[in-house]
Amino acid sequence: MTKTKAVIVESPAKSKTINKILGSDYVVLASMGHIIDLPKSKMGIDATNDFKPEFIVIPERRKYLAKLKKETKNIKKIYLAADPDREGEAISWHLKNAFGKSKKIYRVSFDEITASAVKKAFGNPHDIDMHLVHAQQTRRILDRLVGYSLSPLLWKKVTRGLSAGRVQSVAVRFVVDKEAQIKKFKPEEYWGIEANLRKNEGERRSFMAKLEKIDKKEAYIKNEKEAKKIEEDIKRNTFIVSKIKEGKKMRSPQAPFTTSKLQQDAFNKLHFQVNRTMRIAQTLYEGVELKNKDTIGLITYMRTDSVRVSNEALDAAKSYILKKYGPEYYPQKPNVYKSKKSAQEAHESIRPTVPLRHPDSLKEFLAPDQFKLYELIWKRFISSQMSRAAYSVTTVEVEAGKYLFRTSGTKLIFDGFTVLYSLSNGSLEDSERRKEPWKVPVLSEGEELNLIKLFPSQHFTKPPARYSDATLVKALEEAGIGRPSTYAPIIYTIITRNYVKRIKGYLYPTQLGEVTTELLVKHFPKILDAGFTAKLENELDGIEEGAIDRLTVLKAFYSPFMHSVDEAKKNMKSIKREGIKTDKICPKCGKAMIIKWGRRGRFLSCSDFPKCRHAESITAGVKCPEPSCGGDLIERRSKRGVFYGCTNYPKCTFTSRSLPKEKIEETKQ
DNA sequence: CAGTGAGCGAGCTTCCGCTTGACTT
Repeated sequence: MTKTKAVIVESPAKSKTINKILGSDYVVLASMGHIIDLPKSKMGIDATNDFKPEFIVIPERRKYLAKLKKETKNIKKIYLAADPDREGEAISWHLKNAFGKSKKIYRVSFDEITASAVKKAFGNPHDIDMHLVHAQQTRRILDRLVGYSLSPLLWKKVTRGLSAGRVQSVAVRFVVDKEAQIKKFKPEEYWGIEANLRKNEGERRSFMAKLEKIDKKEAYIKNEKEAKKIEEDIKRNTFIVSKIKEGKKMRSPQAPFTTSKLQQDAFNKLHFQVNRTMRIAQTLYEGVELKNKDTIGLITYMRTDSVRVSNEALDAAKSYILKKYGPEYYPQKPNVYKSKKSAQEAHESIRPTVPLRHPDSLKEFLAPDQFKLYELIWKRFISSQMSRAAYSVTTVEVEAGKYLFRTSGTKLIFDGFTVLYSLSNGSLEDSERRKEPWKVPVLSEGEELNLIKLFPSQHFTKPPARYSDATLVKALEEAGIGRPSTYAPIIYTIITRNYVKRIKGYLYPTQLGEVTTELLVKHFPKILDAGFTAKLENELDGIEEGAIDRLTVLKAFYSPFMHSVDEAKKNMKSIKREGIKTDKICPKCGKAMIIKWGRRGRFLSCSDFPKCRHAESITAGVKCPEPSCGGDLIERRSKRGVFYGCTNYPKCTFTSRSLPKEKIEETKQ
């Protein structure tokens, strides 16, 4: 049968479904993302000629483009169905140019792959929206200018092979700044006092209440001496119930997953790192072979910033909830969630493709990791359409002279969506509270209570927590930095560039990360600011709406930026020459030793280089475990990555992938 | 799994955002 129309989408996983919807008259092909880009080997932007970009076919995509042309050789009508966002519009435009004038080209856009949406889109083909294309080009050009100007600067000033960019440099800065906060942090002592109280003399049951206020002011106790004094003073008073407040609290379910929320929840609940989550999600999206040997996509697209859900899926969730849990578990009307402002909404939220497909029914076809992730996605989606949970909250205030104590208890009245999906991990909130009965006895205002004992306790304020993969993604997303398709690669980049190190799941800046961030912040404060991307996004929105011209944005950025680049070339401190000072003395000439970065990482160099050529490796602070060796371990870098060797090499050839002992601080390179 | 840097100077490193490959035994 001869096909008369061709459709091009971005991802091959979609093409099958779309072909089913459109019928045998269509051939559906995939572009595999962008096919045209700036050349890798040079800047490729002519700033003197309205920032004209030099576009080339991406070398790895030549094969695909050739295939697209071959398969559409005898077809006149081509429908470009890339994703309905900025990048998708650019892909469509590139494809259109690649095909030339011999074809009839139509742009169709749909944001869900259902028969009705696809058919509707094909009923309304339109032209390519050049405003969107220009917005994409502006972003692309600006990112190239920043990345390909700052990176060579670092090669000159620090060491070869480094990189910098609008996104990665801010991500590194987040980690560096967090570490600075932690270093600066001084734990402060404070004390709390709890009273163990009971209703009547002889009553077995007692309860705890916490000292909240002294003389109507927030109780703040600095040290043990003060605590003891207050403790003595409290004892002189009688305890009287002064206020009882009964209230009701509702907890709403959470929206179905976006990429970043999936990465965070999978990290918290399943302890998956973001790249593991994405790899597994990809397999669920591409499909798994079921009993009838049909390969079926189990979840919707996993790279999305939208919480939108198709009506079909909403209906399916509704019927499942009504049947399985009953009408009280379904709200008056469907729960509706709002995507964040910056969302591009090209895809739906991440949800099961068929909500009625219960995780248990798939267990035998899925690998354990796949099952866990599918179950998480399925539960999150179904619960997002369920009723709220209801709690009764009772707060009791007890006065002892000028001292005010408070206690409160929460009792679950209606579990609602929590029957399926537990909220925060490790929190007492839901599942735990349910097991614990209400501890405070029935009391009335004005009632006198017996004090059994006062419990003073010492506490210290805690430093902020370091980022994990998941919390860094969260911070980036909240700042509008990066996209669903780049969150996992960003983390990979800053770790493989040796700016950041992951130790037991938490991210530490390396000295290289700290040094480069300091240089960049000093000379490019605007670009290293999280607000830079937010401002850029606003301007890109303006271009998309046709309110601003792309040249206005690029010109306004370019000359001050190039001025900063020139200034930095002249004035930025050269770590390559000056290194970082240490208090070590060169054993050969007695001058100071400094830290420098070479192609194999950090090392100690004499500050009098090249006059004195003495150099040393930096030890990891751990002795070589080889018996009667006595050497120290050194972190080394090979083509295969980081490993630990011995200072006595080549005499001692001990190597290890990781340190035998945990020496976190000393091994930060 | 392995010896670093300055300078001479050829040729190389680098960005962000779309998307999934698979040269072999």
